[in-house]
Amino acid sequence: MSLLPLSFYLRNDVVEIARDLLGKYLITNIDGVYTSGIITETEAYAGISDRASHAFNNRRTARNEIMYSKGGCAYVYLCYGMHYLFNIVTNEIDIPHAVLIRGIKPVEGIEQMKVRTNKIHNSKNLSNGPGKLTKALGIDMKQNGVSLFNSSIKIEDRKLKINAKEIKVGKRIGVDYAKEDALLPYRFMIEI
DNA sequence: CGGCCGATCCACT
DNA sequence: GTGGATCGGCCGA
Repeated sequence: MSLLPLSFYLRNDVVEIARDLLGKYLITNIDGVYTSGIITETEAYAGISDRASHAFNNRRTARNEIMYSKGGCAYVYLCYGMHYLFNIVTNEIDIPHAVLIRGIKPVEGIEQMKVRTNKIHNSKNLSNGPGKLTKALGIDMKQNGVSLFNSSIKIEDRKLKINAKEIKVGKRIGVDYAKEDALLPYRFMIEI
């Protein structure tokens, strides 16, 4: 198994990390169910200077506290009162960078993902969206703050090659309130 | 303490 | 393309 090393998450450039996460495997083992998928869409949230980030202007609350911990752990929060969104915390302690995982392609445990998402029949669109993939993978607030090295969630590099030219770049979704920062090219996608 | 609204998704039209 | 679901965080009074 080739777990991504801690050094991967401690780098300064969270935008680069978001790009590099494409093609990596997100794996969960929650409630006795093993599921995995290839990361196909990410967004970078660049800390205290990024108006779209929960940690903009060094805002520090019970909700986003985990963003200020050392990279390599999960930041999960409830969005719109009904969806759990999964982020990977990056950079050193007290630097609140994070990467939102917006899409995965299911690989292992697909039948269980269908059950979790109430999609017994159409196996398509199980996990193409930040709220949907957490449901498919079984992620909820219990995983907020967990390490990606010794717990129910991990990221592996299985040496899937992603060519730079396959990567689509765009602005982030749902962050119009962030004014000029809403236009930053911090969203990355691949078609698999 | 009240009210607004969000890093979304789905069912409808 | 639009609106409803649904609730915790956040801000202002």
